[in-house]
Amino acid sequence: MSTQRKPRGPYRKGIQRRAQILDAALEVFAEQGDRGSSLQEIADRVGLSIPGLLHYFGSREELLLAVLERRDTLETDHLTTDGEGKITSAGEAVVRTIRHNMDQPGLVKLFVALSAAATEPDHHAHAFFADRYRRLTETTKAGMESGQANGTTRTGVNPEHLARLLLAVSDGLQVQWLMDPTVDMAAIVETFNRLCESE
Amino acid sequence: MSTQRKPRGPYRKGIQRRAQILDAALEVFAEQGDRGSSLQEIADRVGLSIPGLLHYFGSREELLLAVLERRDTLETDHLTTDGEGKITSAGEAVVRTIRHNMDQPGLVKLFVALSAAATEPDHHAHAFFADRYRRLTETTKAGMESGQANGTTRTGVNPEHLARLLLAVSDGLQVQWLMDPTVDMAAIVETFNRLCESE
DNA sequence: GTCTATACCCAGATAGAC
DNA sequence: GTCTATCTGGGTATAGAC
Repeated sequence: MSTQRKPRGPYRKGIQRRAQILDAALEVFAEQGDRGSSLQEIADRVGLSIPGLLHYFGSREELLLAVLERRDTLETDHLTTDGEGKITSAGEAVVRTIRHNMDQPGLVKLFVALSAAATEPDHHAHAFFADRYRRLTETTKAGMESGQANGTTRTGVNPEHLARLLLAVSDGLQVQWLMDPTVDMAAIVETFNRLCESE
Repeated sequence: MSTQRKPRGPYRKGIQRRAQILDAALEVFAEQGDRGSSLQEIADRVGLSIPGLLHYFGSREELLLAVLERRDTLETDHLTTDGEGKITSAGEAVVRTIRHNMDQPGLVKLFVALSAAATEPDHHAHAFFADRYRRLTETTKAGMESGQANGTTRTGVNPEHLARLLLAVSDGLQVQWLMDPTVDMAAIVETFNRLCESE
């Protein structure tokens, strides 16, 4: 009765463009932050007009969320591919991540600013961050539990508390580091890890 | 209530007004956050015009900074006056503070948002927060050191690291709590304190 | 080659900063 | 009021399934 559509999916060119835009946007947002960045600049870097860019990401917000997700997956990839030694605990993973972050103050600033703003329930990134914390808490808690099971992590402590502490430590230290770059985040997290070890 | 037949002079009245404005501003900022608040609303609450208000605080920024400082001193007062038992450690002080904060989500949100924004070196609150972290780190470190000296706090760990961890935990948990109010910040800080105790 | 979803641009509308 | 940034409506060109 009605005209049937044939969704054809993006062309190869479109897929490449999308990835290209994401990379450029990640750079721009990392350099200039959320507020300091414009679609114009991102469009310029990939040689598109603004409407051309918005064809792939319906709005600026959508692009920003895609960038946040991309950064998370890049981070995860980095943890698994870049490491010669295997990660033995959640705490070690955080130390490695933080070492990596210390080379990218722009991205750290972006995340700190956004996670604070996304605290507001109707912020466009609220769902992203709420879900991110849920997910990270869950996997970190699992890591703590297995650590307790194999005797490396201190027992008799609520593993979810340990997980949330590790995440809080990581977030909180980033603020302190941004305020004063001489703060050695990695060393302090390592101290925290020692507190979590079983003696 | 108090029958003031004789005016005590503008100086005293000014001091009262100043305090009155501060209280109103604290309320407004706590309810609506930094951006959501206007000088107009604060002026209305104390029955002043905006220029009248600016007579006491030269600018909106100045007023905001005064509010932040006042909140810090109120917090400190609360720690000493409201307590039946004396505080025995920095960690306990943080637990009490956090319990108190859980009744004031607006202020917590204000602090989280501002400390993130103040990360930018030219933000008008940068100096305030940078100094605040320096000061808190110093006194918390001293608390940890005395804890180590009297045997309650685990030794063999860098006391400044412990101090920065406690501050990071407190800040980081506030974000998690704002994202998900079921997070029991106080209990988690208590878990952290156990990690810091000597066995 | 036909045909249509996709890729992209132009010229405003609109909102906000300065 | 000017400038800048996001986003929309209305179009043309092209890729790719058939």
